[in-house]
Amino acid sequence: MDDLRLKRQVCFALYAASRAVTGLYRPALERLGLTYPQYLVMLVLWEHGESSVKDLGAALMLDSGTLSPLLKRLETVGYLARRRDPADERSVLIGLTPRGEALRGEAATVPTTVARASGMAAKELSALRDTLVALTEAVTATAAHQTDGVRR
Amino acid sequence: MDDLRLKRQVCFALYAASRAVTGLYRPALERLGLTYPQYLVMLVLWEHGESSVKDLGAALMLDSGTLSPLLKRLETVGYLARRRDPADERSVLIGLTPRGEALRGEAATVPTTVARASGMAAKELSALRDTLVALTEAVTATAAHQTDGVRR
DNA sequence: TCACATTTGATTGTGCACAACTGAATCGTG
DNA sequence: CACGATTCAGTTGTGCACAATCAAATGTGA
Repeated sequence: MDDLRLKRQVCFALYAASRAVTGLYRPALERLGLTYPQYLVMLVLWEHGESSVKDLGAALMLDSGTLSPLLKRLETVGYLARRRDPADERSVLIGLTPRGEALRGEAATVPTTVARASGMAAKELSALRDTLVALTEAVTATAAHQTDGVRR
Repeated sequence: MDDLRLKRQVCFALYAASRAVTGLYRPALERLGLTYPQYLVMLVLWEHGESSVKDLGAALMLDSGTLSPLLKRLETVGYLARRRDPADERSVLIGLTPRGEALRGEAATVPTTVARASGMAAKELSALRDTLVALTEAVTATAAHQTDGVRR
């Protein structure tokens, strides 16, 4: 018989922690006019420059159903520009406008501000991050394997 | 200057892991006719029995804006019943129907099935859970402290 | 080359999250 | 008791997530 007590569930701990930490970002990001997923998109673009919707989706594990309207909103407020890839007309390239690029400076202090508010040491946080990345990789590998198994 | 690289962000690791693990639950929960947040509500009710919306919200860190429509859906499919608290007419008590209670047996194998699919050892998972709980507590304490500070 | 499969991004529909607000019930203080 | 403040659940509006589907562009093999 399995243990169904809420406090024993790793899944709930993850779900609760993710929402709590996102909430910690909210006030800082509100000042930048960004939601949390929008901020993640900006992180990718600041780091890698112009990217296809596909590449953004791969980096953030999001599909076009989530990204398309999100990118449209960021385009409307003037942080992004989109253009077709001349080499492959199926692909759409998302780039930063000057305003979007300029936002990077304002965002620079966000991570350490939040990290400090988290009440955990930097070493502890990076250990946690590594564990979470390993978990995510294990889980996505399992999920991919399962769907493969079903299909074959 | 802060590090804005995506892979360095604990927040993204949390966000990605939470969604990946939720996705691992999805096929199992689909067989029970539950979404992941609906499953969490059922966990609380199986463990504590009839509870007010307020108590469900406290346990899951969700407000009535999320819970009200979710509970209405679970009531519609016949897992829950709601009644006013005779001792306090503001409060609504959510209880399990026989069908909702019976679902517990079918859900019993879900956690270990998912844990196995996660590819992590039980000891590692419980250590991760404890770290996440500590992080959530630290973050919510900070958030509460901040809003207190603003109000005063 | 041509028929067919695959890739890419967009759209539609459902169900959370969360802020802001509403109305009813209850509480607290004078 | 009275009455303003608070609590509680619900509603509205916005923005994700994600499944399912679509159309256009591209790839592939006979």
